[in-house]
Amino acid sequence: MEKQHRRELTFLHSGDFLRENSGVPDRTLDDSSDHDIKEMDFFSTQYQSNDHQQSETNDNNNNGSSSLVGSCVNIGLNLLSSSPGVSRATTNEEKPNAEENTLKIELEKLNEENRRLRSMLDQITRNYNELQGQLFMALQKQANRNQGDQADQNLVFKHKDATIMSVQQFMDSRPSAVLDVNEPSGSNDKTRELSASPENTTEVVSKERDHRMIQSSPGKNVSIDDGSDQTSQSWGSFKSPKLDQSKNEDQASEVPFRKARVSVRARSEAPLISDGCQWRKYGQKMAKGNPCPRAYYRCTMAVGCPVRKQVQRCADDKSILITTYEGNHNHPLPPAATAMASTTSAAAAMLLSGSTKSKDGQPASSYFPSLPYASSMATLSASAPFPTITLDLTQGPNAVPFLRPPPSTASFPLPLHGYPHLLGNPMFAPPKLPPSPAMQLGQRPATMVETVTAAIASDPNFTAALVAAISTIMGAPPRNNDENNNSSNGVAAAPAITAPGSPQVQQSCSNKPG
DNA sequence: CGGGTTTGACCGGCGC
DNA sequence: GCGCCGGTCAAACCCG
Repeated sequence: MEKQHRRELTFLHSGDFLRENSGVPDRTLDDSSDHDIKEMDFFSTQYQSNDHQQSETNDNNNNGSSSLVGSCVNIGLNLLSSSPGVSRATTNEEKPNAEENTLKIELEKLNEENRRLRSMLDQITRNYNELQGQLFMALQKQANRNQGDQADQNLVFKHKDATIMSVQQFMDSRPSAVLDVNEPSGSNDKTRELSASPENTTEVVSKERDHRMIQSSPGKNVSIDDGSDQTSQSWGSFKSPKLDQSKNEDQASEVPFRKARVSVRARSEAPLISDGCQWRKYGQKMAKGNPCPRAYYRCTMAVGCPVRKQVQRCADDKSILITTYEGNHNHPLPPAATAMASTTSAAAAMLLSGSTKSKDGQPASSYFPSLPYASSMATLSASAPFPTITLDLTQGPNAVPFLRPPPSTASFPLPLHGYPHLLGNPMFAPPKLPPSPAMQLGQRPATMVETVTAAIASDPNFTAALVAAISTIMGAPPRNNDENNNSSNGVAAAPAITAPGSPQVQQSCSNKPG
């Protein structure tokens, strides 16, 4: 990027130089510009040095020391302005034309450069995705090996499929319909369809699949019929299902997916982060040790959707908003909701695959010990009796991404601002993407490379979460009271920060949970 | 009037 | 058994 910037500067210098040699016919100027571009493309370093020399020389001699500049350009100019008297003797009427032409040439150069950079970016993105997929497969093999002797085979498959889905959700720009936070889809078995969410066609099946996974797991069967039943089981107001829930927790080692939480830390002055879903606040409590109240939301996009989230400001830094997600949606998600869904899904899948063995409030495992910055320690605190993974999006542009001490929970500090190229990923850059402050933050080229490398080397889920989080940040307008705007702007991966007191639910939500 | 939020009450888990 | 605490409920209230 820096190089590009310098190149652009060089272009401008070149234009100045051309202006110095104004009075050149248009066609020949275009030709020279073409040469110029080629020179810029393949010998930029040399060109820069030449440019430097040129500027120095221009200080001494404004006539343009053409011989010092790239031979291609200078030769052409010299040849074309072989009659120096012509260019020098141009009238005042001709000079504006020449400048105009020069500007056109510059514009063309810049356009050409932009095209070239864009193609480079596409290439990088393709390579990135390719590498991501390969790494994902390798990690999955490793995970299967590591867990094979300990974990239930179903869990392995669950995680595998979950991560696959998570990655696929990103590989495909299509909106994903299922937030597999706790229950990543397990198999392709679609024999049992959910009756509770008729609007859904295929995605809901994953929930059902998981339910059968649970039932098929050794131990007690959990009476789960459909999504709404699961809702009542895990979240519903019925008391008897809560007993089932506790039973599930008793066998959490066998059914760990049901209780994973994904906590997203993000800096936001807004009271909550809009993730594209519709939430209804159903409670608020003052949590101990935190002066800021904790708000409880449940998803209202579909009847019986079990997904809930807690929103609370960090006690230490009140500018940090902590959003904790639980459950998985049993309904299709709007494009705007897929980002966070994929993020939480990937994070939960990663957490669960590596932390399902710890139940004692002890750091579950270093799932990725080679990651210095992403300590994936899943702790089971008293306040959070479930494995909780934290996606830390609070890394500022000036923060040192990898020096952050590992928090107590599984945490993935996401140096969002080091991924400007990802912002241009067609998967996550919808056409109507509004300009965002986050776009201005990605100006750390060196860190970007390191970060991307580390991210790729770490885990595809991490990268998936990262990308989704980036999209989340970048698509966040300062105020967004209109859910329609949020969901219809096509910002598939760009949930917005909502304004205070503005319920994200402005769309008519007739499906109010009982 | 429908849908949301607010807020006090209630419930269950957990530690002492 | 008791109290604390997190989570949830539901009536009251607010708003468009």
